[in-house]
Amino acid sequence: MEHNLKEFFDKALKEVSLDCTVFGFHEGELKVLLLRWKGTDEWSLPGGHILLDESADDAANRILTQRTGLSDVYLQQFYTFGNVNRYTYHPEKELVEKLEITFGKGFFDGIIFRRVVSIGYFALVEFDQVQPTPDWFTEECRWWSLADVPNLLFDHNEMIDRALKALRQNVRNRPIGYNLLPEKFTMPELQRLYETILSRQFDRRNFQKLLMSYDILERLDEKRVGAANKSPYLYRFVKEKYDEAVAVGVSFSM
Amino acid sequence: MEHNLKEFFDKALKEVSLDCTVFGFHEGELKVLLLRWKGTDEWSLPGGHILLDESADDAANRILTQRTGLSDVYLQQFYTFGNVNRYTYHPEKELVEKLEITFGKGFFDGIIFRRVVSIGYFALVEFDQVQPTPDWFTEECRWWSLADVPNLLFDHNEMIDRALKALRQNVRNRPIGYNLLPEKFTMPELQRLYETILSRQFDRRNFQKLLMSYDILERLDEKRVGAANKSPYLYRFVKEKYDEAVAVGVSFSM
DNA sequence: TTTCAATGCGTAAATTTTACACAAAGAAAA
DNA sequence: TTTTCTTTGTGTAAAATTTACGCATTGAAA
Repeated sequence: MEHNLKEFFDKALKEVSLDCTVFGFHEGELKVLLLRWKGTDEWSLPGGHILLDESADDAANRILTQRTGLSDVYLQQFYTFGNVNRYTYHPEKELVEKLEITFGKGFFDGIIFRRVVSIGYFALVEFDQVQPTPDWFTEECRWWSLADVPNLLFDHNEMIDRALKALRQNVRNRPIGYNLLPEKFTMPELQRLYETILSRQFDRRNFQKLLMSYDILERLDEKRVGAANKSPYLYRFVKEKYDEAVAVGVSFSM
Repeated sequence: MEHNLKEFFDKALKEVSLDCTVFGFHEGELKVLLLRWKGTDEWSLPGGHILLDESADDAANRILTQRTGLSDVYLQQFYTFGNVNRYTYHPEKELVEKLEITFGKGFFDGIIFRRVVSIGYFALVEFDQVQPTPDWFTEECRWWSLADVPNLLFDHNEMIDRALKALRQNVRNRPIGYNLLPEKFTMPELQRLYETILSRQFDRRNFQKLLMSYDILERLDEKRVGAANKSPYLYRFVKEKYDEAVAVGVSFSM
């Protein structure tokens, strides 16, 4: 579908787009998925336009599925970016020239470099499950550690900042982990996730007590073996109770 | 400007609009500002389109000033509504006919009844300061008690629900009152405001203790006289400290 | 003058959050 | 095989926060 861009745009809203900050968790770090534009060293968030017969949420899901190969990921709208010049935050002349070499002169006029309002979503996904896939404009899609994220196109750095803020807010009001961790995980692994998101350390006894009090975790009879230490128990989220806690909300107060 | 609609629309984004849930507080009740459409009994939230050279926030401010006569009110974006059929939630045939009588047949095609994504804002204003002013489409603008709000056009009932939710969330994380109360007020009046927003009662001694702990209030040497009881002290927000508390955030934990 | 409803003020109880230590497991090193 | 080293599992006491609560005072109205 995206291979015929003109055709696609005829069926889409032109003044509205959406961008997704896709968070993954790997080796104790938060990662985001970025795309490199064809023929350039410029990176941006995955995003796209909303089809005329599609809701914004559906569009976000579609775009996310295209970029990651996953369906049914946790997606949340967090802010809509409506500044006048947000699409030309980094309007380096050379960049436009490079893009014109790849895409043809004037190609973007009226498509990319115009006034567009963008709805910001963030997504939480299981790092290992993702198949990073570039789109029509880009030739590389890969994870970046949050700390290493370069200067991005448009206002996408600001988007990540706000997404992270929203994620942190989120962690305080509902359980997290289901879409970020593998099915089975240890308590210390879950704790690392919380610590990474909130940039804080917790006492492991208090952490375990609080998390278990939510009644969303099941301790399995298995342990994780292989490390040079006492084998920790494996845990799993009880999906129904987890979903209920997401709906009702729990307060993570540490 | 709004009197020449076509001209206005040529300078505005057509696929994006914004709607404001304007909250006021009067006689112990939360109120919202609604508009009645010309020649009908149908009500909607104040809203409008974003000009091409104007940010979404600027547009919200402009629209709000037009409807209330106030500038610099507290405005916060809370959600963007992107459903496919959100503009035809109540597509009663008679309504369209009535509107066509007023505005001319087919007038709305391509302007109102098309796919539009709407950015939701809520505003907090001083009830007594507002000069409710209809816009080009409407002939009446007035306050409604939250409990009495009728079935509204489009998805505006859902918008109010979400706005209220966002407001409640807000109250938990930052001080409130500056834009909703007159300059001078009593502690019980401030407490009513909190109680009304959160639909809960608080112990007045604990409430006073907590609010004073934020260090944003100044007790004046005046008292409110006239009621059949002990005259309560008047208070005032210390603007600088209030703004700081809004920026930093305080947790209202009762 | 009395009544009545609302205000001003401080302390004790209950709950929640934080701090903290030692024994056991298991791979790796000696 | 034994020792070492890192990480895990577990419970209780102290501190901080939140909640509950009573009585004297004011001022208009009865």
